[in-house]
Amino acid sequence: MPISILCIAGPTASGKSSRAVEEALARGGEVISVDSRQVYRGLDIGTEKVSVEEIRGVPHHLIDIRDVNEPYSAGDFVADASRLIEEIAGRGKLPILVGGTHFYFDALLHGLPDGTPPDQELRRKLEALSTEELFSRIQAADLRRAAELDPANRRRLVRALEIIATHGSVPPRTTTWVLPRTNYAVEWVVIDPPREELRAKIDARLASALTRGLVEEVCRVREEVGDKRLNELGLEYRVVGEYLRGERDEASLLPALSAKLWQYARHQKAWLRKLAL
RNA sequence: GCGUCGGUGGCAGAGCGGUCAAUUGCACGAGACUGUAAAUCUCGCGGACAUCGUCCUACGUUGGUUCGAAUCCAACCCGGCGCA
Repeated sequence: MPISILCIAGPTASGKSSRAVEEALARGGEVISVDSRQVYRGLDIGTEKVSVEEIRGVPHHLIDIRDVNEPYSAGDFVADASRLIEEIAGRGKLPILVGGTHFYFDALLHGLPDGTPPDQELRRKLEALSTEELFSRIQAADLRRAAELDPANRRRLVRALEIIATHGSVPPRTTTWVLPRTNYAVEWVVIDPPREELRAKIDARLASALTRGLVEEVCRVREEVGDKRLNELGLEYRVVGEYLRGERDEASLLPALSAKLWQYARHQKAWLRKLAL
């Protein structure tokens, strides 16, 4: 008997969060955030976290569960989310997954190789190899996977070899060495506003973020974690960081953020075509 | 007004007689996506046509030199700087 879950997906600024609260209130649910950055404490304005007022008493999970310096990955999400889904369903409530990190949906619904967490030392060694060498090593171990991979995408190549190091090959997603092992009865809500409307929403929200103190927030986070980590925290933190370091002038800040957010939204829209099939 | 440097595709900025529809970056468009995912990677990006490819219109404007010009010359227009 699969557990029923509601999945709400859509590009940034499309109104996913408020829709989730509405659904939760109407159907008796709890919200699980599907967002790779809202897990971090202190990233509030830049990640557009929902406020206490917006939540309207609905429990929200997987927000503010990590310190900014701690890693969090798709594997952590699959483990956390599948646990929470069971707990929420056990309480007789509807688990509602909402968020913009569509890869996390993909990982939860289609699985990740079991027992293959990041191995920093191995990654360091592999990073030193040429792209051709990485690819030929994958070909030697797993022709099937090699055919799927982009031979130029080093990050994926390294990860494939990381999986190969423990499993010998990269498992197809239908096998049993893939997590999670639970199947869900998924109901999708896909929010995909028309182009011009979304663009306007993104810019309006960006303007609001700036007046709410986005730059100040990035400043605080930067002091805490340094420039290297700051760049890993997403486009707002990276772009505003460039400004704080004097690498870009104030006039270019807003146009750059707007353009990057739009690129991000387009990227998300590409996932929607794939996920909600 | 004189001198000087410059005006190139949406922007920035290469090219400086042919191999240039024009390097590159940004922006833009499309796509991939098996634990860094707001990451990483791929492709396209003057126009028209049926793939290689062909044909148009293009490098401020107008003329000129040349077999051939974004590239050389002249005048003009516009901009930066210097001197007045």
